[in-house]
Amino acid sequence: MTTIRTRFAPSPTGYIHVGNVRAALYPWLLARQQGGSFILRIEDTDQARFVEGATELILDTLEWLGLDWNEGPRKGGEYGPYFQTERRDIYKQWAQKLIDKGLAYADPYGPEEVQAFREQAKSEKRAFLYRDHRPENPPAWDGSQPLRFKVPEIKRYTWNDPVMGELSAGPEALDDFILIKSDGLPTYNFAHIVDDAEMGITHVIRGLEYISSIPKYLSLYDALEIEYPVLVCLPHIMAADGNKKLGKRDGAKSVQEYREDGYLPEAMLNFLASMGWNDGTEQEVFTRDELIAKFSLDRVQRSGARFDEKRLIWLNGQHIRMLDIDDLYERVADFWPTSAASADETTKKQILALVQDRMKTLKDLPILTNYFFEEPTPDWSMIDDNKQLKKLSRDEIQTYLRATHDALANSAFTPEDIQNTLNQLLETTDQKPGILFSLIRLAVSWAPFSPALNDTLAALGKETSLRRIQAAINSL
RNA sequence: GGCCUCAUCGUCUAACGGUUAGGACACCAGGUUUUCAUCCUGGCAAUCGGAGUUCGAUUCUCCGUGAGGUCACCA
Repeated sequence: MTTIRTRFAPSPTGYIHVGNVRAALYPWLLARQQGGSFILRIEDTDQARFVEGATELILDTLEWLGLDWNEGPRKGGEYGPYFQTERRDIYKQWAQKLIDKGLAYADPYGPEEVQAFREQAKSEKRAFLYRDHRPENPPAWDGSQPLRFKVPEIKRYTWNDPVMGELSAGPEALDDFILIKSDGLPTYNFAHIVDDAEMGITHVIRGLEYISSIPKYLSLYDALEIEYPVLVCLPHIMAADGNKKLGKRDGAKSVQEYREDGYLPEAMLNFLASMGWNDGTEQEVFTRDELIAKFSLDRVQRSGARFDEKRLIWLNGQHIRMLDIDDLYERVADFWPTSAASADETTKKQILALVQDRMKTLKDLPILTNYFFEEPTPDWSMIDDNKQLKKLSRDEIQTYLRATHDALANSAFTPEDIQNTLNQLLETTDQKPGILFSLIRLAVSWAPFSPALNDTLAALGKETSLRRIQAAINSL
């Protein structure tokens, strides 16, 4: 059995948005699972849509996601070059093969003429087929006109897609499409077939939008005498609203935006993988390794899936909680509040451990930890708006805070000591925890939420805790 | 319009032709002796319609309907 070779072949026309990632993820999972190779090829034959810097952005994105490739840009490999614009000679050779067999010819029409054919077909409510206008005696191809494929046999094609099942399409799907454009570069339709063959790709995995072109590819494989690879079409990811395929125009966010918003790559992968795939069990959270081990094409869904960001957020929280503290510490490096700049690593790790369970995205870090690093400003509306605390008079508040201050001043200030002290305080003040503890919590943090009170105080330290309680009293 | 594909809770999905149609997200309620979050418990909620095959269809077939894709010198 030959080892499998899969590929991802983006064109450098912009960023990778979340709708595209699965076209990289699934082939990658398959290659990793089977010990095969994952190849990255840049399809840069469209000069007009080429975007400077897009290739770098795409590569960075894939690297961040952890979708590493065995061959391609930044890596090299024995089947290169991996940029299509550097492979012109290869396409020329394959094109010549077709010309020699009489299966390719120069297109004598100009763009306007073809456009006229197209509009005519449209007005007659027919599908446009170039081969209806196939010239009888085309001129010899000199490279200045487009080179067209001459479909050798107009017939119905049937093929098997591991995801979609048995597929077929009639002659209407076949046409004399362009192989080489008048600018000398090949079209996708031609180039990807040549490249996949040259690069030994065994599984071509791409979006559903290619399904209606596959009969064309099949006819070209036949003409070129290339054995078919496994052809896989993936259902679309649809926008959260509407029924459209998720695309940049509908505001599909780039993967990098999710990165900046504090999402973990493993959560993105888990989320994207499980949109349209499940392992048949009730497992929802998968690590990267579990995904690799359990993925299979025959459990990929046939229908499109809607992008539900709520579910992504939930998964992100799940993955954040699975991280050990050192790992999480590295991930949040860019997310600390500016006030944390001068804090040392030990302190930051201690605080991070306290808030880990509360984070849904890494971006939550500042709001969760800000008051650990800078003096909060007392905001008495937080007490006045609290349904329990608003019943307390300012005198009572002062009494409670002073008692807390004095009791804490005698504590050794470990979390356990603090808890004991707080419990005693409950008795001496004869107050409910819901009131007393809430009051103390606000007095030291002035934050809408915080970790357990004893942990918060311990992390703050004795000096800071006492100072803040005193400051609260002073601001009464 | 031609060709092609798809169709289970609001969303992601599970279910050898036989299940009270299961799980998860979201939402709602309660609990975990401070808040928020986590976690736990419970609740709400679905087989697009019509025929047919069958003792029995979510499942198989056909016809509708709806949705999507495609019909480029874009990929």
